[in-house]
Amino acid sequence: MAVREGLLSLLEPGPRYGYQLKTEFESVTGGVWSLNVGQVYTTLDRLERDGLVEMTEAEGQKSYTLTAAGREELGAWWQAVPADEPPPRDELMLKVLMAIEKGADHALEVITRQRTALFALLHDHRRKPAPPADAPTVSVLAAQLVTDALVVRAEADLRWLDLCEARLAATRKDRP
Amino acid sequence: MAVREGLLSLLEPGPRYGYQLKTEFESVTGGVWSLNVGQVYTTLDRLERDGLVEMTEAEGQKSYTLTAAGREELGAWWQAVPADEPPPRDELMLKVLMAIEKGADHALEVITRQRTALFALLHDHRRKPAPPADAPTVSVLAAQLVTDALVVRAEADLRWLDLCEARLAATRKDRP
DNA sequence: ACGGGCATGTAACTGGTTACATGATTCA
DNA sequence: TGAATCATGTAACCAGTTACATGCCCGT
Repeated sequence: MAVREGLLSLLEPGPRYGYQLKTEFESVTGGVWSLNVGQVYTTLDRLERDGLVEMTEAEGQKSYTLTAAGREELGAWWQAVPADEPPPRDELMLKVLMAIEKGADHALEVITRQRTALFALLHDHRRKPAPPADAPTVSVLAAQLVTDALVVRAEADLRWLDLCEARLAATRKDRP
Repeated sequence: MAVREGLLSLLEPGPRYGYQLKTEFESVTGGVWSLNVGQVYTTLDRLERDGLVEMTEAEGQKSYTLTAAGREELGAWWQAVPADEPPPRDELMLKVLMAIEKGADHALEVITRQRTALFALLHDHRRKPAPPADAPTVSVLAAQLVTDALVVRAEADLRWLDLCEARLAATRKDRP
């Protein structure tokens, strides 16, 4: 539901046309989340189908506007907090859980490999060139924040892997 | 790609039938990731279509086995590390980025709301009853690890929200 | 004249997800 | 007998994603 809500959000200030939404979406997200133009149009069709946007055509120029229902939906989205029930299925989690089923040895192997990869990722991010200090546009800020998120997430994953190892060791002690 | 790889992984030790895979999947993931049985069969059909599993029928009992290609695919999955390029589109990130576009005030409001929700989530998890110490089955361990992941992730999100606020304040100082 | 960016779309496919139908077996 | 669980499936839909086709306009 990311593209959907993103477009809805971009339409809030006023009418936009398809191509414009693509460029705005990429600009707002710092250029790190690219969007195939085609997807904008398919998503707009679906939003229109659901009555959340309205298309008007003037002089060959199509233009999309939020409907009242669309505005309501958007408001709800702003208020909402991402649900954690059921817990989102995450690839790293799934991999470790499946590995545990195959035995502690297998699990430790997977944990080690993932940890190495995450360390490398962190290292890369720390070596990443700082954005030019003379142009702190919204786009640069966005890119920076996405990088931050990646780093913080990676650190969290590392901590979680440590926890996994600890709990595995503990259960091993319980039933040797 | 979670269910797909999950089933593949469960088929590694040997042949299984559909319903069995559902129960095993739920058991391995500590019962927190429930799976509609129907999805097992649709996924198995698609795995068969892709030549990763083979179905054999004996005395009315259908049974699925990994093919060589399936084994290869699974091996690749074990080796792989989740890609972070392009960065995964995350709801929280998207929401904050879109909010920033609408102005610092809007962004701070969103950040505050999300922070509150995350604090509440952490609080709930800390009050969660500890698993019975006398039954440390694999399933309990799995459930525990999923909870751990949720907590660690929430803490990471909180740290990221703090970073967002700090960076917003900094850019505000730059261009008042 | 031509290439590149602007602009609009469509067809096709992917995996995830649910609702529903069907029948067998088990056990109270 | 009747409810619960086991067991197998199908039809339908959803959003995400890509590849492709089309044409316009502008600057070189």
